[in-house]
Amino acid sequence: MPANSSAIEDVRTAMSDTGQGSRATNRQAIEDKILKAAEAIFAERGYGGTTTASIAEAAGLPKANVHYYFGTKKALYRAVLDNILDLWLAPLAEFTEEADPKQALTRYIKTKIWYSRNRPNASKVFANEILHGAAHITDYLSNHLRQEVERQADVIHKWIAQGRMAEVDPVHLLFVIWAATQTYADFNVQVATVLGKERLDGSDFDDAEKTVTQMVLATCGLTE
Amino acid sequence: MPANSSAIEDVRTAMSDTGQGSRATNRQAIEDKILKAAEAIFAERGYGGTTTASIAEAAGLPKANVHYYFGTKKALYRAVLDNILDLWLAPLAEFTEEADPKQALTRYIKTKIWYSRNRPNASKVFANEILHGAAHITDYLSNHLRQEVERQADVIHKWIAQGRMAEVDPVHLLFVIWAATQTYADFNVQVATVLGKERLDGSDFDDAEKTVTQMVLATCGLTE
DNA sequence: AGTAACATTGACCAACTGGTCAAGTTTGTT
DNA sequence: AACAAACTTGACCAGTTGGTCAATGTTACT
Repeated sequence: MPANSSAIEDVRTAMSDTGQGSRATNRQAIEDKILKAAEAIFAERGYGGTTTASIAEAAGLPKANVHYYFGTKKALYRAVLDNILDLWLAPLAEFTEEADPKQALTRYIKTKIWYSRNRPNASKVFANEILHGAAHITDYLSNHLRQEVERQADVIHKWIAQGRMAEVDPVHLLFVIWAATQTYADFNVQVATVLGKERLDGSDFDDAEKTVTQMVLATCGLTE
Repeated sequence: MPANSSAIEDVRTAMSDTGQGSRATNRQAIEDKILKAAEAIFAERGYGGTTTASIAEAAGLPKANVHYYFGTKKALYRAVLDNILDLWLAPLAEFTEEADPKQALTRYIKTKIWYSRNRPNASKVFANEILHGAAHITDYLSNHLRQEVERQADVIHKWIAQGRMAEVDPVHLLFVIWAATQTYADFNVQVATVLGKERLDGSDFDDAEKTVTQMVLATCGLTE
């Protein structure tokens, strides 16, 4: 599902015979380690609740080292966020006028659920940012995301005009799909507890995907 | 929509002729003021990002006064949370075996959207708590909420068995309804920005309610 | 080998935070 | 009026936090 599955590959590829990577490669690896640790802790405790010391500890480095690579806490947070935004916008490309509505919607939901299952921390950091006013990503929301949604809505409108699906407000449809899929990452604790489980497993995400898909297809009149 | 619309009424009712309330009444008023300020700031900045000084300032009181009434920051946070939980569980009572599925679902969605519009801060504090692991409300989730959802799911299963609605996983249906309605409070900044607005107004919430209702009824085969 | 850029880190600090407290004021009761 | 309980608040404090820095390695390049 992910385009570039991991940076570890690149690291290994560039390793010299000493068992150490080149300087640039090594730097990449360390930055990735810090970013990963930061994402987990920002997701767990929010921006204000996170200390740079705890990120350093999670990354297995002295605190001063974290500051050496990312400068300030805010800069590190932005770096984490930037990584996520790229990830978030990509799947929307699913929708084109030529595509089959049923297939496009089904695949989009599948992808979104996949992210909820495999990148819950990314989803949580993003959710947290928006929840608290999205001060760091207003540009992303009002430019990139908004344009992409408009493009999407156009496509869906055309599908409707061509009689290929029922009439639904395309933008609100997207809001609901986002909410319904991301809730299995952001609120996974609640979902798991209500289901009487310690944590969600594969079958839970399958059930979620099934229900959300069923709902969206029914809404769009795409069930046979 | 709200059962007891505001505490201000009670305050005024109990006012003495001096223009001051009784001691107990006054205490109520001050605690309410602090709770309201705290809810707004916890919603905006999260638990870790909130300072007791900022709550005090928002409530128009010295910081020591806030501590006099609520002791610790955590105790104040719990008080805010407790207020919200009551609010959150109540609307689920909509579902009973005798009720009409279409009407019950429609009204439930209407109520949830009403809360998103009128109590966004409550929704955000709740969202924030779950997002970060729900450490303060595990008891609520695994007892009250879980039981209530189970009761609900039973009712919906009966509706399905009686052929009064289509077959849908009742619990996941609830998850999606929660997500879809609460997103208009928790993510209102994102929704507004994508819609090209400064903030959401009445018609946006009407659109949201319409879309979510349309989706749920279509899913349950309740559209004529 | 020499050296300049890069990387690592313990020790440190100023700012801020939650929380306390003692000294005072107001309120209700007798 | 007298007194105790409840309330108010400026001043204070110990602990924590983001961030700095100088001293000390380590790499890469000539």
